Amino acid sequence: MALFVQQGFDETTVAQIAEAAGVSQMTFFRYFPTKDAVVFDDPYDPVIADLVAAQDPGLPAMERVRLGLLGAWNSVPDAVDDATREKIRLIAGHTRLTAGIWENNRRTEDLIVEALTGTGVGRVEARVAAGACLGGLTAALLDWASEPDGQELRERMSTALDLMGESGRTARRNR
Amino acid sequence: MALFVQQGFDETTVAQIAEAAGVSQMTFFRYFPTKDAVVFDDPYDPVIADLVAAQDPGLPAMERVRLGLLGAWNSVPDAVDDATREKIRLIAGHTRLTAGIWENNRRTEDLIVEALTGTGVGRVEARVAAGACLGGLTAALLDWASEPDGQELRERMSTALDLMGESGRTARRNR
DNA sequence: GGCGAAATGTTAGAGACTAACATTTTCGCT
DNA sequence: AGCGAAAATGTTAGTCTCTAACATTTCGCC
Repeated sequence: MALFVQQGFDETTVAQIAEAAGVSQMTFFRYFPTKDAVVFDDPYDPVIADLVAAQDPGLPAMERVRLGLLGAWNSVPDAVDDATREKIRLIAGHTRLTAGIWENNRRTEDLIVEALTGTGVGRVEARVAAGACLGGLTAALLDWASEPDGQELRERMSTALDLMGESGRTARRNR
Repeated sequence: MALFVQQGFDETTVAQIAEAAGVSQMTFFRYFPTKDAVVFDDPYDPVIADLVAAQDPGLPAMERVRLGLLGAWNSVPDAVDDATREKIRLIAGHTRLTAGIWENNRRTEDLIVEALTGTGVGRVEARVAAGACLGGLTAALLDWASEPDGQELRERMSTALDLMGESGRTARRNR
């Protein structure tokens, strides 16, 4: 990560990383399947799925996902640490890495869909709800990384989820 | 594309593609920046931005994007042709290519954001609305490609956009 | 100390992509 | 037709990520 930040992601070769770590290139690839993988490691998925599943089944799918995600972000104890912040910024400034976020989101999406369909929601509806919420959330995350405005990340995530919901709809109604 | 479908994306080398096309490998890369680029070529973006900009500015951002996209899909004359269908299926069956969709979506997202902020919507709100709608739409597209249920693509896109809107919310309310 | 297993290393190679430079093809113009 | 400039294509050599096969070292445990 230090090398990436110093000289950029593309400009850093695996050989350099390996040398800095005092191991051979081969060893690097035994710990990280790809060079990209160094930057991606989120273990939050299961919490999210549980919280989505716990929402009132009477609500529309979109709303259940939204509230589940809101709960998940509020359950993250304190502010995001600097290392994470750096990672997100690195990703946001790199087109291919940004796209790579979606390889992670896909796993989250699948779990959410599973949680929803398990309680009677249709497959398509579940996919759309999960995709939309994750899409809005990711957009907010990337915006936060590239145009810092002092807002805390968790607060930003809340704002985003609100904007996708009823309150976001009514907020602008009488402008 | 024929080669990709026959033997898979990863299993097809650009040397093979070049040979099949009767050109050198170098020439291939002069026409396509990457091997992935063969699969990605959507020129629909400008239409979308225009239609989003044309929505009633009194509506919330999320709604304007939703309706704009709905209009865009309805303006695509007739059903998607087989070649496109094949491309989508190819992408949907390949993790890295699926993530690659978002390199395209990002461009679309930027245009939508531009259209919205140009009419007074806040930056974050615009990003979230665009990200959410594109997220839901893409999820529906990928689901359509991997689990065919006879529904036409355009119809599927309409369904998806409805689910993200007011109607999607009320539809399930009295179940 | 010694044995088996896990971790690490070496070497060779495939495949995507780039850069520099040479060659051919195309095309407007006389 | 024929000339010359510009565009398209080719050749070669190289970098970098990632893989496979196999050798070597290190470590925990008896």
